[in-house]
Amino acid sequence: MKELLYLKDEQIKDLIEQLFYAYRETFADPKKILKKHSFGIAHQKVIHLIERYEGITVSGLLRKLKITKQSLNRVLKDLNKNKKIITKKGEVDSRHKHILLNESGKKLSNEIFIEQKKRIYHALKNSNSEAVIKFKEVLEKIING
Amino acid sequence: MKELLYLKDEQIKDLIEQLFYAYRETFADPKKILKKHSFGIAHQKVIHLIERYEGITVSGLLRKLKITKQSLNRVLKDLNKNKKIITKKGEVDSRHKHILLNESGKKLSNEIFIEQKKRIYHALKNSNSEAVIKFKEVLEKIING
DNA sequence: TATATTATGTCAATATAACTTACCAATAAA
DNA sequence: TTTATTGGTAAGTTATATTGACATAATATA
Repeated sequence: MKELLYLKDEQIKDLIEQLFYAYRETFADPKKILKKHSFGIAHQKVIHLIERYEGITVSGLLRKLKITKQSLNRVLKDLNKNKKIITKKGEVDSRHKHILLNESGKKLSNEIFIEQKKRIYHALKNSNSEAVIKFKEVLEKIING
Repeated sequence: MKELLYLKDEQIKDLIEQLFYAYRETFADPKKILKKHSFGIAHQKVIHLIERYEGITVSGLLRKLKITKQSLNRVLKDLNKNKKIITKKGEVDSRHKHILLNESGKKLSNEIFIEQKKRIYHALKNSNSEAVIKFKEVLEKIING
């Protein structure tokens, strides 16, 4: 490895640490809202994914979350019990169960997002479009190894 | 809020999601090494902080980790039992307990870092110094709200 | 000096989110 | 028809964190 000045170990350690803080703070913001519904961060993540990928299947969620289906099932049961989601049997493949937010779920999803949005928006509002794109690119590269 | 094109809700939701994936993957990389010592992600974070902030106190760790001292104490006990850390009473304020890695702890810390470094280094090696600085700046802004 | 605050440690109980192992049924694909 | 996929579930366990209470020692402050 050619040692680049700006990629010294200390810089990388800094980034690892900041990645942790940024993740933690961003996902802590909607805590109060979630607590009102007796939901936690696990529910938050599932709600986020169902909102973004409407009709996502159980196995689709498992692939994105990288948790076991037993673990996911607990969350889905809670969301069901509290009437936040509806499910639809797959038309092409009836083994698939597609999951969607109902009106109550969409409302909650939006409340959660408003809290999370503040932090990100504030961090990026003074950046130009190029910087934002660059930021996303780096994140993607980190994710994809 | 003036609506900037590149800061549409969908973009922000994307970023939130990617922040989660990037954090998860980065902190999952050293799993095998940690498991060899029966350590988990909590130990990993504490080791990271003790390495970076040599002589950090218990309350210093608490402030950075934002967990309870009962929770931190479990981790510190494990690290102590496995002879990875040493502690020194504060010279100025003897209530303070300064924590440091011993040789074995430093070795482990380095093994962990090597695993985490790969991902970050690979993601950034084709970026220029300006992009890396920008990336850090945005992370900092996210952290500091 | 007397009192308050800080730093650390500990006990006990609980909560959250995840795990392992195992098994089952329905459906689809090879 | 065999095999793989999708989803569900039962039972027990682990990892990480919480709340609340209490204790000790040391420092800071009135």
